[in-house]
Amino acid sequence: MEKTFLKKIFAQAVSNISPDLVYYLEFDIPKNPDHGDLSCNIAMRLARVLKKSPRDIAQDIIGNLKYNSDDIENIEIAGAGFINISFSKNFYCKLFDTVRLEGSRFGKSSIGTGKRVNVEYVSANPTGMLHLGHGRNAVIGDSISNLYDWAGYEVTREYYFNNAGNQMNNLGASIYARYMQMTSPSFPFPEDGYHGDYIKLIAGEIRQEFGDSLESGSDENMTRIRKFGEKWCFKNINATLEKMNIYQDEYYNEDSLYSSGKIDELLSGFKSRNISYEKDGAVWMRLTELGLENDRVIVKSNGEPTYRLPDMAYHIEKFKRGYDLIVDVFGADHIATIPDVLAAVDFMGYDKEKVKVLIYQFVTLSENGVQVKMSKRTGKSYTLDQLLDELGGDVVRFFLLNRSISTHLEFDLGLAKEQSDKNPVFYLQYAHTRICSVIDKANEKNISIAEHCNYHLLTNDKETALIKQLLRFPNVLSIATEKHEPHIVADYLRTCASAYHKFYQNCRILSNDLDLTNSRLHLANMTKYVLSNGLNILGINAPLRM
RNA sequence: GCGCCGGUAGCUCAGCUGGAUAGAGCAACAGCCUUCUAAGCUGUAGGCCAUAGGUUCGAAUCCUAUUCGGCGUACCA
Repeated sequence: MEKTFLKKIFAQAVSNISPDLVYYLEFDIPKNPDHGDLSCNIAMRLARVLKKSPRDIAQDIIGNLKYNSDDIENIEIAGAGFINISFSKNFYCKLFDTVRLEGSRFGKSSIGTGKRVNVEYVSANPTGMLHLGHGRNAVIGDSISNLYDWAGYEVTREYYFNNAGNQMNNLGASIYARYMQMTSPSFPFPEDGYHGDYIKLIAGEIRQEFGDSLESGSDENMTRIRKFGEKWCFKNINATLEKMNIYQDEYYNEDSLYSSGKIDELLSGFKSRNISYEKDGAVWMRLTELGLENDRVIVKSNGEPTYRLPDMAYHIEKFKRGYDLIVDVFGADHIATIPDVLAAVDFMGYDKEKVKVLIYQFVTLSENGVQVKMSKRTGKSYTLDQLLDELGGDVVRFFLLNRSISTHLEFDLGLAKEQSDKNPVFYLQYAHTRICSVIDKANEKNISIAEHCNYHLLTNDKETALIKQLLRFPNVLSIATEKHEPHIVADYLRTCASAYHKFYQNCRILSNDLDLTNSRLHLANMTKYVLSNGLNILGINAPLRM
């Protein structure tokens, strides 16, 4: 906001020196507050081009600047040739006053208006319970969807799953084995079966509902068991997601790609264009011709496609459904498939630049510095569901979102369990609560927030600092969206909450000075919007009371 | 071997489209509650940004090499 304001003024001055140098114009927020509100390094960047000393160039530029001294308090040359700009408190108050009118819509943008984005996340097959890694996937996908929503896009939140094939048979066989073991304990368990305790739960429920009537293991019975298991798992997965406030729009079944003939269609397309060939009884794709390292099998010699083929068909389907942007949220273990899919998409004539694949790194769980095993075999294992029951959705979501997606995430169970000031989630929520509380108090005293705001009264350092933070919000959202990094929002909210707490500490909001009270209420109210909007994007509740 | 991600305070991590004295949370230490929620605020301490070279006026940030850790590298998904 302030940047665009400055850019106009500076562009004028720089183009007076030479029009084609405006390109070099950039503003940064200096780390050190002594260096002003914004700082410009153009003089140093131009030193070589103009063959003059940076400080001379800076002097030149400043000489050409035309600005209102009510807005800009000070412009000075510092260090090697930085131009540091300090705005007046009044300037910030004025900006605040315009932004204040946006109210709860503050932060929304329209850059995505008319564009459709598909965000695919979770996408766990119905063969088990979600674990913490799925949780990371889910909250990243959900928050990124929210960010796109705020940027004005029409968002489809999609879940891709496969309820056919080997792993489902395996699920059925595993449940059947546990079911049988209930009456004949020595019944063999499939070698690569699913070992989790939930299989026993499912088997128990089946025995309760069907008694021993499924023991024959006939095809019909196995289907019934498998379907029961699938339903059970999906119900479970959705219940878990619900605890994190995640609701998706589309459930896309991989199997439908087969039944609708999409797979065959793609396959014959590949064949007719000679990008695939047969070798050793399998169908290979000439990925080396598309610039990749190796050719890959797309149909195994037993006639079953590998995972690559439906992945390709699925992405092409997404294109055909008319999305302007296709976002996939994948764990680091799925990285291998991406180049293949993109190559196929590209080969089939679609713009692969529209596909953004977000790879998040793994999650580990630790308590007091000791890693907690999440494997299904050990006694102490955590499913996402258990974690949610123990910690609540807000805490789990915050911890999973508070890290950059490209970095390995260590989930500190000890800190997460902490229901006190140590837990960083509560810091944000508490700031929101405090604001609500003050506004309630004001209402009790029959002070309601007036339409008009005497913004020029907000000149305490803590007030200005808070205003500056609030003004950053739209920009923070756009950066977070662009980089696909929800943690940027979480980070920002912390500094924002901190600015509010400091303001609260130093400035009494409710006083006998009605004008000042009103102005401060406006500031508090705006902070409330920013906090609740930001928390909302992260899928975390903004409580009225704690 | 090759590919991707990472190595920053005691711990967990920001900062990485190059900028001025490297930040936060937790842990440690010292303060602040007759006044709007102390789940808050204020202060102290803590660092050869994995290592070595290079590019530059300037490098945690870019390049090269080395090293350590995670994940891949299937006719598993």
